[in-house]
Amino acid sequence: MTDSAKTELLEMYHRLFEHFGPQHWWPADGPFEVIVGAILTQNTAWNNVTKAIRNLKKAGVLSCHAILDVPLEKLAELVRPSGYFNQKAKRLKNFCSFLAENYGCDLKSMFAEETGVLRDKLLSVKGIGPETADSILLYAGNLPVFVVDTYTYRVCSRHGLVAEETSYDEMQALFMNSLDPDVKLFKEYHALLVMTGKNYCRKKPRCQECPLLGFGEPAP
DNA sequence: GACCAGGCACATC
DNA sequence: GATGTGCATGGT
Repeated sequence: MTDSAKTELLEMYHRLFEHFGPQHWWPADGPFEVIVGAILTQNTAWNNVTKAIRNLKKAGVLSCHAILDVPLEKLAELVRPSGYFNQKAKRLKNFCSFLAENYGCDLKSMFAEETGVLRDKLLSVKGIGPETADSILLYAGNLPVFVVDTYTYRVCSRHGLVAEETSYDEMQALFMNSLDPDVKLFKEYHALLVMTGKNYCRKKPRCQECPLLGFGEPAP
């Protein structure tokens, strides 16, 4: 990791923070709700997720035990507004089975695991990939793990910080090797990148017409 | 009506 | 290992 990359990432953070201000992420009521949201928001607008979570709350199905007890079809119906509802109902049950079998449905004991070990275990749950696992670790577990998502790619490639074909792990390493392992910073930075990424084209990450918001230089 | 949204698993080559 | 495809609702 070069010093210039470190400086650049820190500078980008400060400019984004000045522009957008604090984002107060993750919007959820407690760590279990964060995890449910992390699964439900996969490739889905957050607005739809809030509807699904509201349904779960109203039905009293927002706990490990309740999700395990409710029939799959009923669970799918409750999370319908978040899209991919059949898959996501299974994924919620997969995670809760994992939590029940390994930690007696207790998030505190789950997060007591060594971070790297827990990450691998989460990744072994069907329906939890790198971004979902890292969102769980950072936003539910308050562990210093940087979350990479589609917007991280979009913004970083827009600004010529990485090649478009950069892998998730490489992208994550770029941030984690450049920044202090600061949970607050990691949360804020990820949230700010999402805000920024929404202003950039999806199909043309290096589009010259996208706003630069006063930082960095566009890729040549 | 087309396009997009805070991914992931699985099939196939 | 890379590439393609299914999953699905709701907002713009």
